[in-house]
Amino acid sequence: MNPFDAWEKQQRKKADLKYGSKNKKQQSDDYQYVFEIEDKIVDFFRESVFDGDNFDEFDSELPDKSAELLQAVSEYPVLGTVGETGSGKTIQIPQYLYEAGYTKQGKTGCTQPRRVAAMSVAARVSQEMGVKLGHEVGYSFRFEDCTSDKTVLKYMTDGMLLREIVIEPSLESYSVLIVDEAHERTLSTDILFGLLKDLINYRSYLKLLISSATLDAEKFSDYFGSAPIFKIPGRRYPVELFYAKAPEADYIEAAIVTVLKIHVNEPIGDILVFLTGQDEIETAKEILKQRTRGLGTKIAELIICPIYGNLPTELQAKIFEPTPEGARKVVLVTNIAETSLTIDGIKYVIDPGFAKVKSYNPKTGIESLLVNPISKASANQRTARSGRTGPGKCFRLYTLHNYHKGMDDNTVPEIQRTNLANIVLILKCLGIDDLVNFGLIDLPPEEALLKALELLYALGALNKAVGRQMAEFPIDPMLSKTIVASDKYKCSYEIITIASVGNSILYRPKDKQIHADNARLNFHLGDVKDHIALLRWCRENYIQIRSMKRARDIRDQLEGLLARVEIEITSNLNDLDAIKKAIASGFFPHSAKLQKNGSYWTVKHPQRAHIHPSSGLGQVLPRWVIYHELVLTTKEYMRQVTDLKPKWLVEIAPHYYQLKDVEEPASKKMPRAAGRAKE
DNA sequence: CTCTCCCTT
Repeated sequence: MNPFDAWEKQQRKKADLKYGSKNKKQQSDDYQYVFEIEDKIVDFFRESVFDGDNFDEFDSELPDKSAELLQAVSEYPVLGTVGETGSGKTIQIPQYLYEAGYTKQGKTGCTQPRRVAAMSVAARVSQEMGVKLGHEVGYSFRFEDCTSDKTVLKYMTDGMLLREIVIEPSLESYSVLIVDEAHERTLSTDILFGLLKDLINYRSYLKLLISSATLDAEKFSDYFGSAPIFKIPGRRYPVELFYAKAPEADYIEAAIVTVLKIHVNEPIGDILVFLTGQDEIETAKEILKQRTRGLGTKIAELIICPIYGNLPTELQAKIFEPTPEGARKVVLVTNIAETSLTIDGIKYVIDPGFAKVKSYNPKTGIESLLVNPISKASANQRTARSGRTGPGKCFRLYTLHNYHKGMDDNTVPEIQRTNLANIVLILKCLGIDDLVNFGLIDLPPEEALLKALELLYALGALNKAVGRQMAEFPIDPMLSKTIVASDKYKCSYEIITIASVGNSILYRPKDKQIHADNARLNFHLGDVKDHIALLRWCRENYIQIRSMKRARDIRDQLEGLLARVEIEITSNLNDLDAIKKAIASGFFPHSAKLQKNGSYWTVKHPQRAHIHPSSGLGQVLPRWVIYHELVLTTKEYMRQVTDLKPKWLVEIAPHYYQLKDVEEPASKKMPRAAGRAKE
C-alpha cells in the first residue's frame, strides 16, 4: 500500500469514527465558539482560478459553428462533439440537423442518461421550433411515450434506445443517432457504444454523434476509429478554487464550519454543500440550526435546504424558491446536484470530496454501498456548479496534494461495478455470445462475466426459448425467471404483483398480511373515499405515493408482457407454497441455512449472512431461506427474505442442488453441524 | 437490532 492510500484509509477511518459521536458533543450555540473552531480547523489557501480561459470572452457573441458542424457530419459517419455544459449542444445540434434536412431520411434520436433531461430538453426544443411537443419533437422513456408518426426529433433515455435495439436491431427508422452525456458512462451507454459501432458498418447512411462534456472525448474518438472531434464553444464564469491546507478528518464538521465562515465573511450568494447521503444531510442540518440559533441580528438569516433523492417532491421544491433579500440559502445535497439537478444562484460550493458508490463483488455476489473519495472529474463537475450564473468560489475540504495523488481521474464506469446478468442475457438474445471480444470501450471484470453466465446457465436462460421469454421483461433475470416459472405454479397474478413492488416487498410478513390485504381492497374499490383511505394508509405506513404509482405502472407493464410471452394470468392466493415455489424457481441460487448463533451461511458460495432487522423474519429465523440480494453495510445483510422447504431446492433445481446439500440433521433441534457448514 | 448515492429497461 502506498503512503497516499494509507493516508486516505486512515483519514476515512477517522472520519467514520468521529462522525456521529463528535457531532453530538459539540452543541454550542456560542458565537465566539464558532469562530474559535473556524480558526482551528479549516484553513484554506487559494490555489487557482478554475477554468478561466473563457474569461475575456464573456460579453462577446459566441461564434456560429453550425455550418462547420454540418460539414463535418456529412463527411464522417461518426463524430465526437465536446462542449461545456451550457453550450446548448443538446438543444441546438438536432435543430441544425433538422434544418439541413437529415430528418427527411429518418428520425434523429438523442439519448440522455436521465428521464427528466429527455423530457425537459424536448420541451425546450419544441418551444424553440414553435411546434407542439409530441408532434415533430417528442420524447420517450419507460411508461411515457410522447411521440407520434410526425416525430422526427426524438429525445429518449439511453436504456430506452437499448430496448428498441432488442426489438429492432437495425434501427431502420433512424438516420442520425446522438449519444449525449457519453462521459457519464452509464451501463446502457457503454452497451449502446458496442452495438452502434457494429451497426454503422452495415448501415452506411447512418450518422452517429457522440457528445460529451469532458476532455476524455479522445477516448471515445479512438474507440470509433479516430473519429474527428468537434469542439462547441461555450462560456462559463471563473471560479476561485481553494484547498484545505491540512487534511480534515471530520468532513461534516469542516463543512459546517466553512458554511458559517462564508456566511459571516463573504458577500451575499447561496452555498451548495455536497454530502454523501440522507443521514449526513439531516445531521448537518440539525447542527447548522443549533449553531445559528440565538445569533439573532448579529448575522444574516441562513435558510437551510436539504435535498436528496428520497425527499418528497414538495419538499424538494423549496430550493427553487428565490432567497429573500438579505438572507442566504445553504443547500445540502447528495450527488443528485452533480448532474441531475441545477440550482440557480449558487455562488459558493463546499466539496468534502466523498460520495456513496455502489459496487458489486462478483466473487461473493455481495453488493455494497460505501463512502468513497470522488474522482477528479467529479470534483471539477462540483466546482463548476458555482460558476453558472456568475463568478464563484469553491472550497475543497481536502488538500491539493490529495487531489493529485489520492483521487482517480475518472469515476469507474458502471459496467465495471455492477451485476451483469441482465445485460449478458440481452446481448445473448441479440446473438452476441462473446462479450470479451464484443468490443466494449472498457471491459468488465472477467469474474463478473463468468458469474453472470453461470447464473444464466443455472436459470436455464441459455436455452434460446426460455432466454427470449425472460429477456422480454425489463427486470433482473432471477425475477424474470420467477415470472416465467409462475406459469407452472398457477400464480402469475401474485408473482407480477410481488415483482412490481420489487425492492420494497418480496415477502409479505405474516403479521402484516391482514393490513396488506385490506390495503389492496381499498385500492381496488375505486371510490373517492377509498382513495383517501389508501393515501392515509400510505402515510401511516411511511409509503411514498411515488413508489406506489411506480409499482402500479410496472405491474401494468408486466401484465402486458405476460400476454406477449403467452403466459396466462392465474391466481392462487390461498396456496402460499405455490407462490414460494415460484419465487424459489428464480432465486434458488440465493439460498441460505441457519447456524447455531442465529446467523446464516449461504449454501452455494459459502458466505456469512444475516437477515436484515427490518425483515418480518428477523425474529422468526427460519431454518432455510432464500433472499433477493446480499448487501454489505455494517454487516452482510440479506434483504427480502422468504422461508422455504429445503427439499424444494432439489425438486426445482436438481442440476444445482443435490440431496446432500440440503440434508437435515437427525436431531429436530438446531443443526449439529453449525460450525461445519462451510464444507 | 437497522438499508437505500444517483440512475434506468
